[in-house]
Amino acid sequence: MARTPERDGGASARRAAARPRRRPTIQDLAQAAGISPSTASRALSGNGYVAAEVRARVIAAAEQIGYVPDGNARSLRSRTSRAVGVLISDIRNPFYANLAAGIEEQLRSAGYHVIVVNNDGQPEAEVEGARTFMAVRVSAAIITPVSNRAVRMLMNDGVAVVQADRMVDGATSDGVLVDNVQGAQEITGHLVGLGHTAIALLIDETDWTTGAGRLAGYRAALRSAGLPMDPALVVPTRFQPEAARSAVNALLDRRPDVTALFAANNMLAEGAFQALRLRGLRVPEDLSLVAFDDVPWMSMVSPGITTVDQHTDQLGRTCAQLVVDRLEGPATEAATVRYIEPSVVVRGSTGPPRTLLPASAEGPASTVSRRTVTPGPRRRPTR
Amino acid sequence: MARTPERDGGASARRAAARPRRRPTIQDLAQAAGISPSTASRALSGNGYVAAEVRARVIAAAEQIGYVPDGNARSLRSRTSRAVGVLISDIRNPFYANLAAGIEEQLRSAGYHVIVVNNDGQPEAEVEGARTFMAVRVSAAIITPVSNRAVRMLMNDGVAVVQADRMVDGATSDGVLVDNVQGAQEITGHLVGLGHTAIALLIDETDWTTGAGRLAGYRAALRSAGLPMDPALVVPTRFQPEAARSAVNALLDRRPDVTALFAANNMLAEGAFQALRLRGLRVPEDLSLVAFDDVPWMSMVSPGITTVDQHTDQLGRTCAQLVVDRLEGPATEAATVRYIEPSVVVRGSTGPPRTLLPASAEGPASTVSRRTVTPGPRRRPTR
DNA sequence: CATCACTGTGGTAACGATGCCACATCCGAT
DNA sequence: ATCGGATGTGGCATCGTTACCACAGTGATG
Repeated sequence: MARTPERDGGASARRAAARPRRRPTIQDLAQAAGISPSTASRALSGNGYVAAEVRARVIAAAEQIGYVPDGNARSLRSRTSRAVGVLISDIRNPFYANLAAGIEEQLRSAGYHVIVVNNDGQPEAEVEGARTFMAVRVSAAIITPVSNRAVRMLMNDGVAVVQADRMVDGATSDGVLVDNVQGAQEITGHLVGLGHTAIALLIDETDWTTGAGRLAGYRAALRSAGLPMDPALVVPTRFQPEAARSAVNALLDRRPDVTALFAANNMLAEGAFQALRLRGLRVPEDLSLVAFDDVPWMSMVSPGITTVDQHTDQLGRTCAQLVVDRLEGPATEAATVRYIEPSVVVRGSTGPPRTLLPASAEGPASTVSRRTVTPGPRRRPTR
Repeated sequence: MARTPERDGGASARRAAARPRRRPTIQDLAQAAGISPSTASRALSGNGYVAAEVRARVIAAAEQIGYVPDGNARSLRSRTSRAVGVLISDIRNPFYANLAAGIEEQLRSAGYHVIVVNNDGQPEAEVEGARTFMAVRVSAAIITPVSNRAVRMLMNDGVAVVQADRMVDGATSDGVLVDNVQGAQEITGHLVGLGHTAIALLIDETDWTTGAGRLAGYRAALRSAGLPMDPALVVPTRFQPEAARSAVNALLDRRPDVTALFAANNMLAEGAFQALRLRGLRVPEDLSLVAFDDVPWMSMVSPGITTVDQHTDQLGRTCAQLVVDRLEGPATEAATVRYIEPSVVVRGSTGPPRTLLPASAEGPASTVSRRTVTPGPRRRPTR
């Protein structure tokens, strides 16, 4: 006990200084188990015949000498790999982080590992990422695409591709999408149901399936309520919260009749929320705010933001499942596209439009008591 | 033009249906360039002599036939790899997400790619992740460790290891740590400066360098202010927000004299914040709240949370830099540990203790006007 | 008893790249 | 004229693994 510089179970402590010792290969393993490398290979991989007794012996020997198969040699020879590429836009954005987490969990439990590349939303970086995937010979790639080039490259190379969240390249590959139309329609309907008639949509793009779908859902909800479609209430903005903030300010200066605001994603919602606060507007008394995509801050602020939960975890897990199906299922399968049904989470940021209220507000005394906490769906807290 | 089912630049359109065509190897490339594989290899890798004219020809040919070197074969033969493993606890937690993002950005620009494995805070999963890293022959691994087993395994295998955020295994490997003592001392000092004397610390562990350092900083600040160290004010809790919520409730029931609360990380801060709101306490009038680790919701709520910004991006980039230095620098270098200096971000959640105020509060009328937005350090918004 | 299917094992040749060596020039210096 | 170094190229073996084939034994079947 005395003067032990490093605490160690004692089991494998002796090799402390032997740094560059050669790693055991399947040859060493075979020798240790008293059989040939071929048999050792079969014993570990489970392909071909091996006597049960021998298999046990090999596994024990592997444990004993600390044998870990070389994935590079294995991939090279077998022309397959357990690596799956994940190409996303911005892992700092909770949407992408959750997506990646869902993918990683599911794939890890299926025995694959994940190579993550950020593309920062830039097509060149995306192509660069695809090249990386080709270089390491991933057997599949899950992409939130920004252009179709990466998808094409990979599919040309025989890599199983799943487009996640949006599809830029038709139905050439598998895909998992959120039912944006449904979600947007439902949450717009929620506002309509509260009595709103001047509902603005803050949106950054309508070219991808995401933006297009959310716009369509918004329109469908207005149409089915018999409300007029005022094109000036569809407010274009760039993707940054700052841009959204300005856009909202400009809108509210221009159109004081607006009573509800629908931000098409979490970044825009962030900007919109800040804009409303900076203008000193009370939510929902002066203006109702809803968003698409539920992220943590939306349940932390008061009032909480009413939003569309895309079930991003499930989105990720579904992508992973498609990958596994594709790699382990029959080769003939046609491209499949799965849809995630989003759900509306009603919190405190939505209420009847101010014109329907008796006066302008019910007085600030109730401000504190209205601050209720809606924790929302808890992400699994681990460390 | 008419009836073109797939739009394609036309360059390589003819191969639409030829799925299982063989990928070009360096043999094909050599043939296309009219030279030997050896020369092609040298031309691309830059090792050894190649005539400038030939190199250009090879590069052109590679572009032409779409040659991408096989990383598996390359790793196998050269016994090196451009893969770096990143083993973190929970990518859904913005702290880890930012860390991973910083690492990925930096390593990608240095020509490496990143394999991400979540361990969900579980030692077995961590060891499993280390095994994955060994299998794919990563040349380095960056780990936020939960036990020392994975670190040991990898180092034994000759993998360059960087322990990030905390060190469980002495100075055997490189590491990047946040100066927890400094940060905790500074933010506790901020509370002391406001006049607080009964400051509770909400903390989940004190075994790792993180928890131990934050506790030490908290104590140091009290000591240097000549305040008594009341052990009952150090409140242990589990890592989950729910646990923190209960812990805070129990604390406030027991000790109504507490005027300030210091949550040792973002998860505990989340729980603490919810607890205060559910109890209807006003922040900072009734109680001041501070945290360690700045995450997005803290600048979205009002008042914003005064917190210690750990510069997580920089933490990640520094880890990546250590990896690059280690892999590309001289082999003799001793283990180095870098420290990140955190900084206190003062927002609205801290004020003088209630006993120092004239009455109990200054009236709810000012509630709205106090709602100012502090956007905080903007994460780069991309898509 | 011959045949055959099945089980089980080992030998050999790849997978695709590169490190190393041999060799072939060409130049300037001895 | 000869040597030595710098420059440039090709051949060969090899990294660690697995696919494939050959072959041996066993038991069942005609």
